[in-house]
Amino acid sequence: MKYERGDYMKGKFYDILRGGGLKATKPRVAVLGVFSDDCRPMTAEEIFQKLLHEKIDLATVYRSLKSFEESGIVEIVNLHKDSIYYELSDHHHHHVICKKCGLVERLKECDIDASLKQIQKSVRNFKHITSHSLEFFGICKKCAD
Amino acid sequence: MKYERGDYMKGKFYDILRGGGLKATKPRVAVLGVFSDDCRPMTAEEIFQKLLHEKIDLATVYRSLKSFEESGIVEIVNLHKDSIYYELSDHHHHHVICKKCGLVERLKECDIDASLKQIQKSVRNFKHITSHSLEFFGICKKCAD
DNA sequence: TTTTTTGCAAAAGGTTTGCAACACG
DNA sequence: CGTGTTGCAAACCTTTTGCAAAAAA
Repeated sequence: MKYERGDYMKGKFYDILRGGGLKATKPRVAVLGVFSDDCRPMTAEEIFQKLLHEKIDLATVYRSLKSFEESGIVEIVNLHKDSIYYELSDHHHHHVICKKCGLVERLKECDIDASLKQIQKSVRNFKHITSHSLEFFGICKKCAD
Repeated sequence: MKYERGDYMKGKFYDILRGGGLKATKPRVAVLGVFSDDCRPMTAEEIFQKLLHEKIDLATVYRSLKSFEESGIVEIVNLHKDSIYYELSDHHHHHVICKKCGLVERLKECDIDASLKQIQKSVRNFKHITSHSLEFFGICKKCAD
């Protein structure tokens, strides 16, 4: 695919990528764009579907997500589903997932930051703790009926 | 494989399985046994390897783990690795995982039970919360050098 | 005896990789 | 320009499934 230097070379996504030490390419900017359009956990496949018109390869989406994760732009979310879900790191929060239907509800605030420091003390073999993942599982009201 | 009613029909594993509403078969008892021999998060493949001498099919290990999880005997642990890790439910705890080398350290106590009630209140669409998963990610001392 | 579970083999699904062409810096 | 990234296709690996035989209750 031939690229022309376009709008994607400027703006917030460009800055985020460069800030993470990544080259700002059209596919990467597009992938990042999907997250800010729709801020919830997403899989590579879902992102690929939303970018069909951009003709970005699925493998490229996978590779983008991996490099985003390595540079801290996105985080992996553990929904106990078949695929890997990612979310932008800049609005950290937790989720509740229904074990029957898979419904995902987002929790408003992360209340464990206080506990975090205490936990950090109890860790023997680690130098830094850089992130955490806290998810709750249960049965949603619909499935409980 | 022909079975004979043997030792696996009695004892604690048998009770755990029946308590979970599951039939106590030789393969299931064996899988459960692996967990108590070595109490850390394990994948189907790892369990399969430890039971090679028992000639249990890998598919059976997968099916056992799935039914254990559904009946609450084991829980899925999220290590951000390629496969699904399981642990016995009866010693609930959290982990710290090194993002470089994959080292897993277990944390002693779960300190968020207090927050749990508060969290439960803030959840709109759920009737019950049955479990949670909290993992920390960072860089271990070895990798930090 | 009825129902569930197993073993086997094959399929499915998600993710990764090799390589040549291409684009970013 | 040089190096890192993309597209394409193929490979890979984990997990699931269909079915007939076997075991649990």
